[in-house]
Amino acid sequence: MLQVAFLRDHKQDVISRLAKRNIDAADDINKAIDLDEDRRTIQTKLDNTKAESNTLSKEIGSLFKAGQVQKANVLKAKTTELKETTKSLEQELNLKVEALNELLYKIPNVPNTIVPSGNTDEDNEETFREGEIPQLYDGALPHWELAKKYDIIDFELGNKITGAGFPVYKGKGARLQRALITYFLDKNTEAGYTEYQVPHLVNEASGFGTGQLPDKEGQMYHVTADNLYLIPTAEVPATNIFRDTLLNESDLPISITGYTPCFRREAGSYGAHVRGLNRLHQFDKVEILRVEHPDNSYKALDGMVEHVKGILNELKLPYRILKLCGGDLGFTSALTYDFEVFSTAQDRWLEISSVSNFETFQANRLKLRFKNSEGKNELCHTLNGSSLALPRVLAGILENYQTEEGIKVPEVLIPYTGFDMIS
RNA sequence: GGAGAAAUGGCAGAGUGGUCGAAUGCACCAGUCUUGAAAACUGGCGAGGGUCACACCUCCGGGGGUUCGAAUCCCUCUUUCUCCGCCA
Repeated sequence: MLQVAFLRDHKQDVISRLAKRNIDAADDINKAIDLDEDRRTIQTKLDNTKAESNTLSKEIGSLFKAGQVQKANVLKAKTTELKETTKSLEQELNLKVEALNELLYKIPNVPNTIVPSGNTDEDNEETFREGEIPQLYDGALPHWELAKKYDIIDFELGNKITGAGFPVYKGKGARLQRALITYFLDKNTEAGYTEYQVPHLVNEASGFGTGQLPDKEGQMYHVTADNLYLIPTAEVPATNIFRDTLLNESDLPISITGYTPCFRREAGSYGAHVRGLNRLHQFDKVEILRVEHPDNSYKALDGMVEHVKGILNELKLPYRILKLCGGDLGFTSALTYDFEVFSTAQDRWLEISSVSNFETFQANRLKLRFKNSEGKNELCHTLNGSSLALPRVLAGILENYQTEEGIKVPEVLIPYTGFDMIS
């Protein structure tokens, strides 16, 4: 969420930049500023009332000690009114705070100035392209056919055990996926990211901290008996490591990576585009996450993009990078680069990574701060990205590396798989 | 799952109704002494809101209550520890 003080000080700028998301936030922002004004007025009144009763209480205390019970009782009577005032002011204050928060939760992050305007994913700006699109043999298959042909992923079995969107990986398919996970984690730790293993279920406070709650609970599986949520991404537990944290400036930057399964309800989407591995209820992902000094976060974002590029270059997959336009930008992000791998057999681009700078948007909600050189507490910037989402990378490999003899294993993965061909 | 104990500043640890935002020790910062360091001594040292700066308000695991007044009493939740049970 944005800070009210920031809205107040940069109102016009915020409104015009939010317009890139095709939203007119002027009303909400004005309301928020007004509510904050009211809130502070009430707060001051409340503080003064409390100060008064504190003073009285102290006097009563010393009168009792001095044995002047009658005088004390006179003062006691006086406090009754103050108590009532306090109570009603508190109620008023709560109403204002709730109304203010409700508004602030609704306002998305302010896009960076370099975010292109646009409405849909068609308006995203391609900034980079690498890798050759392979010429496949006649009769090349989409990955769900390949999965069946070589018996490496069983979608029907998943249907039986759980339901649609929960595939079962078998034999070399399972091994290839595990190889990719290990390979990604190795690349990330080599680049200075510390590997973490985090819980796969989170509590309400964590879901709130990263913004899935209160509005997007439909995205997550909810374990009602214990009021826990299955994570939709490692971002949730990994970012909440830093909830309510005050860091030293010298602790920054923090770079962590972790592998987790991800669970998404993704209700109501079926069809060709979600076939096979394209869209699942459970999938694996390796995530990278950084906590940065505000002065350094965009440099860090570039570094993350370069890092993911390095991995895709090594895998020799054809990919492109898109700078997301305002209309396609995630709610919490200020700037996002998407990576897409070209799936030759499906003849389409598949999103495999999304790298974002959230600036202070998450940190504000998380209360993630550092003590700056002036000794003041300042919000950190948070960033994260996938490196990478497994199913679509797997799909890309199966489809782009297929030959008539079988599916070749990318060279960098052979040490991890122990085989060089799926046939 | 059952029984019991506990949760206080960076850490340790006092505090059971009123000058307690909280003793003391360690750690940390500054200074004195010293060629330098250590030791010793002196001073400072939690967080959030608010203010130009003060004042002032809030915070002793979370939430609620009793009271003129709560770290202290009551209710509730969470977590930790000990013992028993179960278990990869």
